[in-house]
Amino acid sequence: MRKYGNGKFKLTPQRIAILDYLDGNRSHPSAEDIYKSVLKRFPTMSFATVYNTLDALRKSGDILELTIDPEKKRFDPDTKLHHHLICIKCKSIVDIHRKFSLNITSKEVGGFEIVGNHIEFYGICPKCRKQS
Amino acid sequence: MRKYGNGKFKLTPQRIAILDYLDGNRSHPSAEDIYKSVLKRFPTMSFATVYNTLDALRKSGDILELTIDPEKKRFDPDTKLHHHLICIKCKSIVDIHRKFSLNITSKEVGGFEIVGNHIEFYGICPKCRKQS
DNA sequence: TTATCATATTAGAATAATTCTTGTCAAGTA
DNA sequence: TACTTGACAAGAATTATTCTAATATGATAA
Repeated sequence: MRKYGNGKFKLTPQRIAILDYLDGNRSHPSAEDIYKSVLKRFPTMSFATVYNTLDALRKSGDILELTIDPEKKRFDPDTKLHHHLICIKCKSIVDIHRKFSLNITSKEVGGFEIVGNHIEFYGICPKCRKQS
Repeated sequence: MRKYGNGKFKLTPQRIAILDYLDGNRSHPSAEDIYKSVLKRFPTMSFATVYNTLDALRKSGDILELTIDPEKKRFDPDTKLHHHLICIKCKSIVDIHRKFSLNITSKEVGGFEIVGNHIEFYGICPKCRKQS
């Protein structure tokens, strides 16, 4: 498993279970998804622990918090720069690992100091296309 | 004022007040922003009316619901294709009215039918740059 | 190994945004 | 005028998330 937490990140069984679930996970799970999954191994697991752990991981830069879904936050253990393709019907999300050149002029940014970008592609996934 | 609602959208005084507030508004207001503003003219205004009106306008395609802000939804009366530049400190949002060519191959989209895209540029706004 | 200490865990309460419910009201229409 | 439809308002309900306070535990140093 990949290394998480920079330095003072205490590895508890609960956290290991959360990390196990996140590691390599491409489903962009919500806090509830994570909670439900980890609950199987830790019946006493609390939502607070999930949120605390996710917050610690976010602060150490080990996961990203996605604001793509209006209903809830989703989390992504892939912190390499990438973009997302979102199904507007079932809200599934897939990664687009590619760079796009977005040349934006200093005039356009109006004094902002640009630090990053993120592209959301909207579409209808194969499964949902079949159903309609 | 611009025309809102496609057909059967009953123009009531409350709705007109909401539309007045939205019309040409570039601040990407939240439901609360709208509520607070309209409350001045309509002290009996209910949150439900704000949400109902916003929902009707969204369904008729007259406004966009932005999921940029993890705390709350924001609304944008500008439905022309455009992108956003977001200050990571104060969360202010400004529009980028320009097309970017995002050529994405059918292989990359894995069977998705693409219907649109949206670019979020992240940065630090002039005001926040001064403060730090 | 054991004692200590900072930090993690837990349950549940609190909060905040949003949605739902229900009764009332008003505009338009037969 | 009576009817119908949809809008309004108030507040309850819901959902995601954060906070609180008491307890437990992992990491470290003796």
